[in-house]
Order: sequence, then structure tokens, then C-alpha cells
Amino acid sequence: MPELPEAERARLTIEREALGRRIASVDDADTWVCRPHSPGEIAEALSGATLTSAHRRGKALSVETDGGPVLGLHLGMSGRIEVDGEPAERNWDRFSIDFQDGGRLALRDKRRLGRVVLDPDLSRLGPDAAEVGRAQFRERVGRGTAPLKARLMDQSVIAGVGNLLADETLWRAGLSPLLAAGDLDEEQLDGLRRALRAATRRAIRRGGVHTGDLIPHRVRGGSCPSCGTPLSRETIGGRTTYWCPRDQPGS
DNA sequence: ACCTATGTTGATAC
DNA sequence: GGTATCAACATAGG
Repeated sequence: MPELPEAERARLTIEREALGRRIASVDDADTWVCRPHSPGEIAEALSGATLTSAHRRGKALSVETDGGPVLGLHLGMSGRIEVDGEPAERNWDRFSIDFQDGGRLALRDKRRLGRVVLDPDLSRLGPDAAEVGRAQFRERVGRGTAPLKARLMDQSVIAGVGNLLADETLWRAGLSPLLAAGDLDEEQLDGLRRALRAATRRAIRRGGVHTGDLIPHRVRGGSCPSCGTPLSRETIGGRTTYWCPRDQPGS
């Protein structure tokens, strides 16, 4: 699930339900999720601090504390943020904070591809995909020989687009994922940005990328929800890609 | 049982 | 430098 829309919802959850609360203790015993920190390091740095603000760039979350370091959170492939939630059926909480008021914030993540780190380095992330301006979008996305879809998903180009949001966006924009990014003209780039913003905002509002129009049809044998043409399926940029060969011409 | 698939990123090789 | 591939994790399904 976790792409930009899920990360934004997680950020809102933290903002609404966890800010202002004081940390009593921290479980950072999962050395894989909390690498390169050693067990106890994050706990030591955060105990006694209060969460003061929650930010996001692309899929990366940053929670600020009063006096303490910034807490970086990434949902990976299967992570979600639980605040005062019911315990999971099994031990899927890879990191958790117990508040002095008795509540709890947890990173619940079956696959353990999420990350928790102090003072996260965001220097290699591009501008947020939902915020990037038109000129910057043209300049950053509209170059290179890689397939357009790979360019869109490159987090150093713009941050936040994953596999599903990329397919949904390209479908809305009417552009083939196989086009070379550098071949697009300005009009196409502007349309792509417009489609990306629309798909992203709607996904945030409706609860996640899987609420997109194309997404339910991304299955073998699926067809375009707009024109009924059987969808093409191919691995592009290392990820399974579905697109409509009629509405998304170009390659 | 075995193989494939799955939203992520990063290290590596060309 | 840009691009492509594979591995890391765990689970589900044919």
C-alpha cells in the first residue's frame, strides 16, 4: 500500500493523535528495521521527549520532538502507523513508543521493509510529488532515456510515486509508460503533472492508491475501464505495469 | 511442495 | 551519471 497517499494519511494520524504526548519508553529492539542503530539507542534519545510536529516528503515521514532528535519513519512495502490501536493478531509491531498517558504509537509491518531512524537524511529525495511546481516538474521529469514510468518512480527525481500511483497517473494522462521521459514536450509534461496531482489528491481523500480507477483492472485479463481494450502488461522499471495500448499510445 | 506475486529501497554492475 | 538488476523481508496464492 504505502505510497504518498498512505504516507500522508499516516502523517495526519500522527499529527491528530500523537502530538503533544510525552514518551515514556520506546521499543527499538528490531535491529533490521532500526538499522543502523543499536538496540536502546533510539529509546535513549527519545525517552522523556514530547512529539511536536509531523512532516512528510514523498513517502518519508519525520516527527519532531522538543529537544530530542527527529524521528524518521518509513512504511516500506507493508507498514502502517497505529496510534492507540488494537494489538495485531501476531507480533507485527516492529517499533513502538509508549506514552506517559498510557497510549502507544507503533509501526506495524509484516514484511519488515519499513525503517525507523534518527535524524533521517532526506538529501537524496526530490521535491514532493504533490507539491512540485510546474517548471520544476518539467525540468526534472522530462529528461533522460529511461521509460517514463521509471522516471516517475525515481524518488530522487520526485518523491512519493510508487508502482500503483504511477500506473494510475499515466493512465489518466493518456501517456504510455514506455515513452522515453526526455521525449515528452511541455504540454505532455504539464498534463502529466495535472494527472499526478489529481490522482494523488483523490487517493489521499479516498483512503489510498488502491481506490484509483485503473487499479481494480490491474489483473491478468483486465481491460481499460474507459474504453474496454485489453490492458497491456509488462515489466517496466522493474515493476509489473499495466496500461491501455489504445488510450495510452506512444510505444 | 514449489513456484510466482506483492505496495518498498538500496547496493551493485554495466 | 544514468540505467538496469537483484536482494532484503514476509506472506498469500496457484
